[in-house]
Amino acid sequence: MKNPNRAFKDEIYEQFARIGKAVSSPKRLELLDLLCQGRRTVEVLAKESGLTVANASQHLQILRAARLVAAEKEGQFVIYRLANETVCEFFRTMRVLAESRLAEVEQIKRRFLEGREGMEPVDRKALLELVRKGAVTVLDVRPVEEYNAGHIPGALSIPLKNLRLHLAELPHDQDIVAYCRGPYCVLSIQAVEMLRAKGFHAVRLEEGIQDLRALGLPIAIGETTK
Amino acid sequence: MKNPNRAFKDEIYEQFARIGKAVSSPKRLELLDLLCQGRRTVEVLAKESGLTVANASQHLQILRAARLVAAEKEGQFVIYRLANETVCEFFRTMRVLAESRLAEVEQIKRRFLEGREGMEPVDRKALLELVRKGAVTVLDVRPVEEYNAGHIPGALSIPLKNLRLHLAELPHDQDIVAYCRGPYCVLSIQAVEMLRAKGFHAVRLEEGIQDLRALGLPIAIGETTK
DNA sequence: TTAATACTCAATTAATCTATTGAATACTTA
DNA sequence: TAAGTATTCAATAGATTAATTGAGTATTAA
Repeated sequence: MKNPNRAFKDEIYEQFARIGKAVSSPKRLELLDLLCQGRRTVEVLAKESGLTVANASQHLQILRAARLVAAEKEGQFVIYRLANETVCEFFRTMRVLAESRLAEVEQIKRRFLEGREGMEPVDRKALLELVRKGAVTVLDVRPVEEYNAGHIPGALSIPLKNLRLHLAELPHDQDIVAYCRGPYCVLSIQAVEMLRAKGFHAVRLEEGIQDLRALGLPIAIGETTK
Repeated sequence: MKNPNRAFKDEIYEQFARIGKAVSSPKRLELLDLLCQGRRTVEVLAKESGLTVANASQHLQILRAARLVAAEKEGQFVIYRLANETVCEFFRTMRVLAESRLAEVEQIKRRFLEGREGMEPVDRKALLELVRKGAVTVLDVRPVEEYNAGHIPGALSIPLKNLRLHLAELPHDQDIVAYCRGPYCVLSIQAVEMLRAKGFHAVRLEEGIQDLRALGLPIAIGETTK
């Protein structure tokens, strides 16, 4: 009477653990986080996560075996993407849980921002009110493809790489709010640093698109004429 | 310029992975699932999960190190509980993700229920409508403490252990709907089997209290006079 | 056809994790 | 105070995992 029940439970939890094992490695979590922003080739994922291509490929196959991501071959490239949006939601839940339960996360963040005065993220609510009123310029510094996949309505798309060349398009008489992939992406930090050095008044929005979507805020899709 | 950013990311994802590592073992997931139902001593957790006490204790400490559970000493017992309800929600998200992405889960479930005709769970919506009308008797077969922590309004509490002694309290002229901790708990299956053998018309509700709560249904708390 | 690019595979090593055992600690009751 | 119960600790062996390396396959471009 006990045995078949135990075997059943063991098998079921074994399956659940496949998901857990997939998200038990820091590098795989970083890959998942990147894939939350959109599809990517192995090489790009490897580069962005600081892995060798072979190593990234292996991690991606583990994620695929857990059915968290899927891959399609396009020409000579293999393009990985999240299996579905639920995976993104799951990753976010896990991230929020870590932020709320593990004090170390806040510590690491603080330590990283130390010495970069005023780089603390601004208040989201007040900010989005200003955005609605058009009282600030919102700047999306992610690569263009990510902007097209979803951005804050009215935001200007200038990837960090090109920022130096497009400074003329930005106003000196208005606040500039830069955002990127989320709290652990450094693109917006670098953007704000550069803008301040050039005399702009710039602040950083910590939330990424996934966060804003989860908060129920409207997200625009596709290109926008600047 | 690249180095400090990489170190920052490595540290952050390392923290996230603490959560992932904690939920990467089948036994720890089973312990978490049990704790979603309420606080328990090490010994009870060990017994219910089929672990030795020493082993259960070690797993619990790993869960505690990841801040998913907390422990309090009461007399000679150490009582473990979830750190907060977010953990329960996280576990549920993970479970739902596994169910939706891993076909094996459904297979294992089907195989287990094979040969137990009519044990397939009944339609939740139709059922809850009947419950509201009082057209069925709802039976909670979990231990009393778990019933008190939260149950379907109007449900009768008869733990599986005592069921044989309380058969007289159940109606022969009405459907009986038994439920327990959720889809992977076998208490309600055993209850339905026993009831059918005794000539009752019994069916099983697959959802547990956590599922019903997540669906936004009302949950009653505390004892109920039968 | 050849060379280059993008990715995967297989084998190795070092590190980490799991379950087991027996002993140690802490609290309660007799 | 002694005995019993509940839990944790420490040491171990076996299993699993991660990163590395070098080779292998598939596709594209020259």
